[in-house]
Amino acid sequence: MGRSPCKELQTGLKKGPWTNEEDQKLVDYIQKHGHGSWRALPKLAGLNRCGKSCRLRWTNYLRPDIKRGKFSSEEEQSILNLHSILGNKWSTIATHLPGRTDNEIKNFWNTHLKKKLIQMGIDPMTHRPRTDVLASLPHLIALTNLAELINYRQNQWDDDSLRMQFRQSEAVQMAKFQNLLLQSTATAAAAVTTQTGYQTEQPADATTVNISQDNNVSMNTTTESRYLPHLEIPLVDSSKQPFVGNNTIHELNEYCSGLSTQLISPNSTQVSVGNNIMKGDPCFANSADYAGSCAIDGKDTTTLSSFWQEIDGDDQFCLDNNFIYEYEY
DNA sequence: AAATGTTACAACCGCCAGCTT
DNA sequence: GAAGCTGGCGGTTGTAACATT
Repeated sequence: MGRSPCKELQTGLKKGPWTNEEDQKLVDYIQKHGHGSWRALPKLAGLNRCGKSCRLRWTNYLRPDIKRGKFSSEEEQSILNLHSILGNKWSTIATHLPGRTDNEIKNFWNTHLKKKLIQMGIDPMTHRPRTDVLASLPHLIALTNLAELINYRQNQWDDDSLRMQFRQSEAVQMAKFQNLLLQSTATAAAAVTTQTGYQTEQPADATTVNISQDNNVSMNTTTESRYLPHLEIPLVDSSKQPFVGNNTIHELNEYCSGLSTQLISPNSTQVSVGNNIMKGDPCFANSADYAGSCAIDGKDTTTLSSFWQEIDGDDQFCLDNNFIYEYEY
């Protein structure tokens, strides 16, 4: 439906980076007249750009309330918490970070946070420990087979020079396996620790493979002083009773606020009201919305979203498998 | 010093929802 | 109800800056 976006681009309008002069024209116009219709704006402002390009430039870069510079650790933590709940809803996340644009947050996520989580063995999409550590199992099996093969061939070969040649090639293989093991063990260590809570600045165990002069292969586990990056991952609070059974919206809300940084992360929030499944964001909204609070990161006290207004405070709810259901009588 | 690789981020693209005609 | 328009969103790309070889 509708036309293709920014059709004007096909008619010789400028693309690419904005010049200072263009920026100034855009800012001057909007400060005087407001943006009004974005489509009409470029012509009125004397810009050879499409309206969409002007809107993006303004909202992502020129707007006066934009906070520039590096993200603080508080902002970083907020993004992590919010992403664990909302997923790639960058614009929604941006509403909780004053002065930050959705584009900026998205870029920061893709270039920093995503990699950081992967390094820690956390799946950036689910915010849970990665399960692909199991994928390294075949390598471990192959390693065992290789050790057996080495012993077998050692008995077979008497020719010293031939054995030397073999050792060299196998040493390369071993080094590769060792590298693989180090990676998978770090992943597993991160996975284990994150299941029990926050893991920050704690040493990760590492398994090493030793190849002795006579090709004996041994594995031992050492505690290496390799520290994981400082990062707090929101997880289910194991010390807290699971939020199950019938609960009023007030109880649910209280539960949420009690979680502080350890908020249970619903990957997808759905509210079942009668036969209608409503998708939404139960923990975030404007303060004018439902009068209950849901603390995120121990600081950000937000309220339940607008669609919760529809729900009576004494309605019965059940949180099951990260979905919130309302009971109907 | 030059070539090559990597990172960061601004900007673009395609799609969609909501509104109007 | 269909078609068109607009603004918004999320994914992707292009490129400048920086790091490494």
